Amino acid sequence: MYIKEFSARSGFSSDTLRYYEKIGLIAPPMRDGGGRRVYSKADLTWTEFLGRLKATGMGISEMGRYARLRAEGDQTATERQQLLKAHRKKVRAQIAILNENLAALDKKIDTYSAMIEAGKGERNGS
Amino acid sequence: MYIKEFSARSGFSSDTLRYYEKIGLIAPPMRDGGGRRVYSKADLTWTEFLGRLKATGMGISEMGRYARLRAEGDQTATERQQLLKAHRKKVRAQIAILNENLAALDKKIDTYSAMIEAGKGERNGS
DNA sequence: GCTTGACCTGGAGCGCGCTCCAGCCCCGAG
DNA sequence: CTCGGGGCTGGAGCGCGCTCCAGGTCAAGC
Repeated sequence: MYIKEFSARSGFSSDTLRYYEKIGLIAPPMRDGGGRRVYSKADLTWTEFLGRLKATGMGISEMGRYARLRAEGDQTATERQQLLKAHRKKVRAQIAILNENLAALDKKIDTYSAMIEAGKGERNGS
Repeated sequence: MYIKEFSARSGFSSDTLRYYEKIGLIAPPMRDGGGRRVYSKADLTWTEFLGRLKATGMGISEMGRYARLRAEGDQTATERQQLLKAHRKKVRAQIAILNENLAALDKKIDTYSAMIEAGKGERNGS
């Protein structure tokens, strides 16, 4: 598939896909006779995984490191796994922080409910 | 307290505090005789809340909107509550996404465990 | 009185992650 | 054969959220 379809399927813009290729996150795909990029299903699988890493807050440089290890082949499996384990730890921490702050947010919202309730009918100064 | 202590207590750098003040996230604090900022406990409470909004991914412009409503007084309580409810929704969605991707990450890590296990002992080509 | 160091202001600069653009090529439809 | 649309490259630009800096004031300790 050409870049437009790949963009739609992967959720990354065409510009972003070319950018990711330029910085080494995505391996250069095949080209057709006219020099246009032709992406494979495997490219899609990889890009979807990249999307997960991105969605969980991994930065581009770390994704690049993972991509480089991946390109080196099976002997880097352990290292890649460790990278993912470290990342997982960060994601768990991030979820914990969000949950804490969500609880505080809930409380704050409740406080507003009380305020709003108390404020009703102050118009008639009874 | 002066800015250095406030920085330590709030978790924001002095530069960031001055920046937040400049863009209206934090109300200008008192000044001492020499023109130095003197922060109060109330400033700390507010700044901590800002920190929660930030930690849950709220952007500066939306925090600014909340801060402006807050400055307008009690009659904006409903609007502020709605803003927080909308934000809470986003935070919940964000947590859901993280949990999904965390599960995928777990699977991937397991896949590596299997790969690594299978790869062991290939040295002796049996 | 002098030094030291925290603090002040306004404004420039930066790192990240794209996003946009000019100027070009190529292909397929009509 | 022309036209339109998608794709290409290299490089500039951007929005966000700070971060840093020069050049100055002020206050407390020696």
